[in-house]
Amino acid sequence: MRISTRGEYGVRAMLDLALHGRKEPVPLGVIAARQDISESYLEQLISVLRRAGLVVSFRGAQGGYQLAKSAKEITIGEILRALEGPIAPRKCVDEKESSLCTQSERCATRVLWQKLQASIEDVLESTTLAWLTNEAEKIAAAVGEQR
Amino acid sequence: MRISTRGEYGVRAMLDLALHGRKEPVPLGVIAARQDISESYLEQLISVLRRAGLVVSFRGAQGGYQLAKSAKEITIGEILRALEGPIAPRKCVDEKESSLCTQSERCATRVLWQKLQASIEDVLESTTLAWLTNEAEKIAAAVGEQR
DNA sequence: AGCAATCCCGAGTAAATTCCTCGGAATTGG
DNA sequence: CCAATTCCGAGGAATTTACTCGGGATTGCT
Repeated sequence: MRISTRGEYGVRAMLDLALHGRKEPVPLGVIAARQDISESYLEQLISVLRRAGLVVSFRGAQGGYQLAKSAKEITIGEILRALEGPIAPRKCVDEKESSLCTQSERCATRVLWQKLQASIEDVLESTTLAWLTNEAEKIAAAVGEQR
Repeated sequence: MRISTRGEYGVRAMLDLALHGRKEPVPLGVIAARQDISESYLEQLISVLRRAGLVVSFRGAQGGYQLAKSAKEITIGEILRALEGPIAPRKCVDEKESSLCTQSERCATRVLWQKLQASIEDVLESTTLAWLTNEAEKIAAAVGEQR
């Protein structure tokens, strides 16, 4: 029940863009450095995000990346689905893979996985990048106060 | 966001015991055959479940396995935790691994993972093996009717 | 007592997946 | 034109997953 670094890095990169890419595009190297992620690895991930329509890129000098839509229109679910594939705890509850159950007992566990999937999707689809941005700003403000 | 075959097999084995092991212990070979799982692999998994106190074993001829407590006292969460380790979408929200966040942005994603974890745990801890057994029986009954 | 059924244990291994690197081509602002 | 930057695909190291195997320890049954 783990999400991989692909998902983690992707979410962090998107958060970085939400926080720092409002005016000008942010080059990959800057995101990678700020988030402490290998640049060449992140490159792969962000290109997936681009093909999924979540970020837009600007090539050439002064280029970089920006969010493709406003942070409140991007859900965490979209990001994770793009990078990690369908949010299904087991293949058998993934739409594309639905091979029928041969046995009632196996079918029952399928109902279990569907229940779990529904709950995960509920959180992931209802949580937006804007919410995450807001959390980050709250934390940053609290840290500032403390000093 | 997948659970592995360890978890799937473990849950199916427990369900098998709940359904077929009420009177006499069920030998490993029978579970493995009925659930279509490699016997030597399942052996490893069930020994983990035994050490976790979820099943009891009887050695020697006529031996086998039974649930260690009633199905309604066993949660799916317990089974999965035994076999797959802590239910934490990322290491950083696992109690034992709590290395502090160095950066507010990373901290914010942590809040996200905690939110997700809470929702997963909620489902897994509130769903018992008895519920699953009941699902299996409902499905079996429906199939019977159909004929 | 002896045998067959069964659990118990640990080492080893093949395959899959994850994480990451690298080299070079294409684009574009200054 | 050049430096900054994205774009792309091949490949490889490390880790995890899924599974096999051999042999020892128990125990009910006859």
